[in-house]
Amino acid sequence: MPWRSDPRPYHVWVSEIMLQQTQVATVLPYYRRWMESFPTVADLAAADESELMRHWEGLGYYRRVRSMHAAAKQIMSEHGGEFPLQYDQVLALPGVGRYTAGAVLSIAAGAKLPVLEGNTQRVYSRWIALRVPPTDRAANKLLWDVAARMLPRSGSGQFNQAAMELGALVCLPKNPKCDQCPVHHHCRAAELGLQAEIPGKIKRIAYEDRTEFALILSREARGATQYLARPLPDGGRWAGLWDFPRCTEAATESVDAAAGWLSQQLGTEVAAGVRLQTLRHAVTKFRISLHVHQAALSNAGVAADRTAPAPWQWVSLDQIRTLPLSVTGRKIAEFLAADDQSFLPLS
DNA sequence: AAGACGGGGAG
DNA sequence: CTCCCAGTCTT
Repeated sequence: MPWRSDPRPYHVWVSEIMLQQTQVATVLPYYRRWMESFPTVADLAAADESELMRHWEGLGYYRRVRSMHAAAKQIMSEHGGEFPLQYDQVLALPGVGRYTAGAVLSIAAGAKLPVLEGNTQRVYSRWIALRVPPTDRAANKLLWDVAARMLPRSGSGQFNQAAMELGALVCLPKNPKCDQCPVHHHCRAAELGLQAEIPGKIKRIAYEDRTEFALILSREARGATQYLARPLPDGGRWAGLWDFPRCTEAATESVDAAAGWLSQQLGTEVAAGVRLQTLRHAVTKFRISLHVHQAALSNAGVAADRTAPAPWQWVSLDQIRTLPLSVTGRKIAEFLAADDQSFLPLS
């Protein structure tokens, strides 16, 4: 892992934020690109948010990148641009919780601090044959305690990484490779033959099927086709990313309802047109069928000369493609780009 | 204590 | 399909 070769606090911090709820293999290309563009805390602090989001596009949990940006500014103003090495100060950085603070300081500074995340939760649950789900309040406290008592006199960073890697490669959620485990003789669950039952089931939020619509509005301006788009508002899904017109707040029953929603947004009547494509995707608890429709402003001649009401904007496809988009937004943009090339004469 | 927040890897 | 991922923050 690239952050292991030069484990400066900044490197480890960036890697740990990227690794939150994200597998190592997914993170690797993102980490490399990030370090090429933002090699220091100062570079990160000075960067445009949109540029950061563009680097994060596809990784998910976009609040992580905005928190990191804020944290970098905090490091510049409160710590003279030097990543803090005091636990309380690290924990005070936005987006840094107990896990990340412990990981950064143990790995980058040799601090004797425990970590507890998906892997070590499972490893230590089996280690002590913990029967209750690790997310249970008392169980979670106990596991943190085990993680702390496990730590060697020195080399906590290496130990923590080894414990996580044991979970990722050997002590698997299903069919753990106990025969290959270097410590299975000390494992209480293995001794009792309870590897399959531990850790206990974690309650999951039920999936919800949902239909949504994206409405593609275009106009000709300055010899190029422009599309209506907007940055998504703070606090919700994909905050800070750009999107084609789409109601992300609630399910939409029909394309006409979607057009009605957009009409309200714009203060101009919108008519839905033909379906261009349908994308299936899952986001948090929703499994979404996203129908992408052509749409038009009912009084296109008037509206075409006006600027769209904020936050909506008319943007050329080339511009859109430089902006940070959700994965579905990116798919729609690529679809339109291909469509643009093959059917240019039609519109 | 529970829910929101993304997207993909792996079986 | 389902489960899970080097979690954090807000109700």
